[in-house]
Amino acid sequence: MKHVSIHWFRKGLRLHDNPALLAATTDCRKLYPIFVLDPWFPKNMRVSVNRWRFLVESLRDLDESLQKLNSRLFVVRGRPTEIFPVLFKEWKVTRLTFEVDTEPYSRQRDSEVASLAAEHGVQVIQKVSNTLYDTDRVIAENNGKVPLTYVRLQTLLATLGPPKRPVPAPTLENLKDCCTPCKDNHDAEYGIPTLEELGQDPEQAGLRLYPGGESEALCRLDLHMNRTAWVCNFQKPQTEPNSLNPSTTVLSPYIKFGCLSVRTFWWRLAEVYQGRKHSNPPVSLHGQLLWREFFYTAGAGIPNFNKMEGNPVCVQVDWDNNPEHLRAWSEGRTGYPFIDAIMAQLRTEGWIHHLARHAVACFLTRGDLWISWEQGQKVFEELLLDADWSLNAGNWQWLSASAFFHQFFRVYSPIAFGKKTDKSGEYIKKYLPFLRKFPAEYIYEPWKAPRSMQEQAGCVIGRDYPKPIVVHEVVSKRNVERMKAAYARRSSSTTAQLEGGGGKKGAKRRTPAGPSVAELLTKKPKTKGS
DNA sequence: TATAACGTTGTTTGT
DNA sequence: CACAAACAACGTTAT
Repeated sequence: MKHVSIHWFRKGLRLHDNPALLAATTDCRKLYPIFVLDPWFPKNMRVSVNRWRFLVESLRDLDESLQKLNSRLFVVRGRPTEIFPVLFKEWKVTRLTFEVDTEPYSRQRDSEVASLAAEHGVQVIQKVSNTLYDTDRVIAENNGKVPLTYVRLQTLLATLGPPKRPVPAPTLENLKDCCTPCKDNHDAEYGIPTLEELGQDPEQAGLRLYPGGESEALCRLDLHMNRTAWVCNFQKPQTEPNSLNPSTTVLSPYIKFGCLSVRTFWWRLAEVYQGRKHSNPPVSLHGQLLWREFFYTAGAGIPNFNKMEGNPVCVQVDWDNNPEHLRAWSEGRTGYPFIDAIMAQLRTEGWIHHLARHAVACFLTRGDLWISWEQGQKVFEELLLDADWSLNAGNWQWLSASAFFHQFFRVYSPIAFGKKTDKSGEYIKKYLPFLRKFPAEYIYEPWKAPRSMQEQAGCVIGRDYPKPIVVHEVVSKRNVERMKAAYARRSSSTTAQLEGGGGKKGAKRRTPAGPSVAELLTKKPKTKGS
């Protein structure tokens, strides 16, 4: 008895290395590849028109690729829990396949759908292919604890061996006994949405620098993998955050949507490395994929990972509530050209270099504005093409020195950092063209230019471009002290625990309902006698 | 148990 | 220009 299969695309918008899709096609007489437009998403999170466009393009590419296999993509509108029972009955479905997704929202959704499937007698097949390894397996290998350092993760992965090889894309041969029943009005009922349908104004979209889709992803991958020497020498910290063209691959949006499989990427890199001297993790391209794995594992295993409160690995900090500063930062009006240029690139193009993210994240949080990393996380989540839940939360905690990274006295200078790789400020001039007439000497700090020069440049600071909203030299020093205090509160409360009470007075207050959780995750709570 | 070494990607000053 | 030291100093982990 052959199956009627639904393959449910969510992330993993690709045909290559898609084990769940392959599982759907085996012993299959009818195949329904679907994508669910879940109204929860537009209601609960802001998504830039640029990212909507990327999604639409990815779906279009997927549909075109499926058509070459005599199939089609069905875009179904509705909440998964509501539409699946309908589809199960209407199509007489016997099997549902999808890729494992470790995000909390997805887990909840998928377990609900899985029980609905069980009620309808539908077999469910879930496959791991969004990460290099099964995150649960990695955590199990670490005795049920989430690895909190990169080195620790590397050790664990070494014992597990290399990631699985990618599986081939389905072929016409795979599908020869299997059809996708399409009605004449397929596009009217199940067509790819337009931006208008998604409530977006296409006019608002920026330049189409990174078109979505698997075809584009594989093309881009080939392009970079052919640069053998560049791949072998790649060291992330040495790449430039403010080059006029990206100094890295910009494969991240494709990986986020699953247009490119990380396993395919990993093994292609292994081929390039083969027999050649090459860089290594954490700085190599392999290393970058392991960073993704690191944060995915953390996101899968740590409760409340995208929040400070209730997050056992996150330092509790008394961040300021300053909506004006937050808005100035997110709209690129801080008065620091390097910061504002980065935010302008983010808003218009949807991608900024990793180190540029460092600079603006440090500025928003521990460096200058002392605003919660959760606020920055929200802005990135809206604007980044590659916004990925675990990576976004993990990196914001890293940069704000809330978790994983603790050397909070290392503060990025909004003036000096960019100068290292772009002395004359070409990057600033590109994204803040109204500053283009300032000489290199003043481009990173135009408020220091004499008034006459500002007038000559056609941009008077305080009138045409804001004065700095904070004085970096002053606030960064004060913030290091505030960070020190936050860490001291944390360690004194843990010391108090280990000492069995006592501790330093006044310090214990800070911890509402359970610093002990942090203990459990970070340290082994020593069963101490006496 | 104390101590040293280490940590993808700091800045400034001095040689 | 490249590189090193001083700055002030965190948590985690190995010894």
